[in-house]
Amino acid sequence: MGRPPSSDENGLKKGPWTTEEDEKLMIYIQKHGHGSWRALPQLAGLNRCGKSCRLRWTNYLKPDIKRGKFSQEEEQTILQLHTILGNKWSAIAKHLPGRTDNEIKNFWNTHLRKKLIKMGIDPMTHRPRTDFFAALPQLIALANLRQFINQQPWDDHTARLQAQTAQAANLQYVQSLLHSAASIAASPTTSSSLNSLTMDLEQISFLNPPQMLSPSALEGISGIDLAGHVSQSQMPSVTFDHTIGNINPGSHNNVESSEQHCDEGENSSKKRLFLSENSLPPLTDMAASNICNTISTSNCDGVSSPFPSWSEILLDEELLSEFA
DNA sequence: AAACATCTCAACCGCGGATAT
DNA sequence: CATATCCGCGGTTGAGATGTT
Repeated sequence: MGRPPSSDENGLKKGPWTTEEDEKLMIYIQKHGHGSWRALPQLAGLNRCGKSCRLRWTNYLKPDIKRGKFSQEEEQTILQLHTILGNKWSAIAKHLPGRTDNEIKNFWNTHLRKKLIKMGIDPMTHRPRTDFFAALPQLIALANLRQFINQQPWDDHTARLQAQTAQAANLQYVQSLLHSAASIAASPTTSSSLNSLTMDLEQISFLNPPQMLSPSALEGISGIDLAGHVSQSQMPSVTFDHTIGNINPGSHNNVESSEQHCDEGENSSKKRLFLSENSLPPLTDMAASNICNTISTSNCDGVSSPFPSWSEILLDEELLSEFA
């Protein structure tokens, strides 16, 4: 039953196309149209499968294909359409004359996705990221900054100012996480609980101005457990894990420096499994143990770190850009 | 200059829906 | 209706290009 079996495709050529093959395909399609892709290779005198011919034509040889860099307008269009359509590259391509789905897909994966991640935006949801990894580069920079400050011979007044600034920025960071989470949370009940949580945090900050907002301070606040997770059903993870902080303080590199610190001795391909922008963890709850495993196993067994805990690190955009 | 790491993108693979028999 | 193939799509790969040490 069904269609007659297709001819044997064994021995068909794969890999990059030669100029001769391109010419054969071009000439045939311009003369006859592509018709059945399955039958085309034989008719055109090509030792390729139909699929390969179709791909070569649609992604490279088609005369109306626009090549070269994507314009700012095209970039915006892709971003907007991706918000609506997701990874429906062919659907997105229909709105960008001359661009193929493959080209758009590649552009997304190599440029736009990374750009969004650097901006702290989750490329899949197009919303601000609220997980630990989104803030990691900033946190590392701030750890360096903090160590630098600690090494300076400050007077008492400067030290007080430092503590207050740290407190304020720390609060600002926590609040930004919570507001991001609130914007994501769909249900009114979740939003209201977030609001009350934010208010709780504000009260703490005013009652204890010179102190850092420590995990123990968070303990007992509605919705946050001892491990530092916002207890949740549908809320994104907001983690204040105080067991993490063993980042190499001498490093002025980005995420990858800590990555190398984590798994010395591993080969490079394995390293790329960690923290690379292509393998970021999901936005859903990030278990503290996973973070420990990724960043540093040494801190998970209770060994105290000489460096600041994440919950103590402050965050300020201007400072970040200077010290990153 | 060499070695190594990272990036880019053309091409491949596998899956699922559409279609032919 | 069942089965086999075609076609298009999205994810992934890997060779070459480029950048960094």
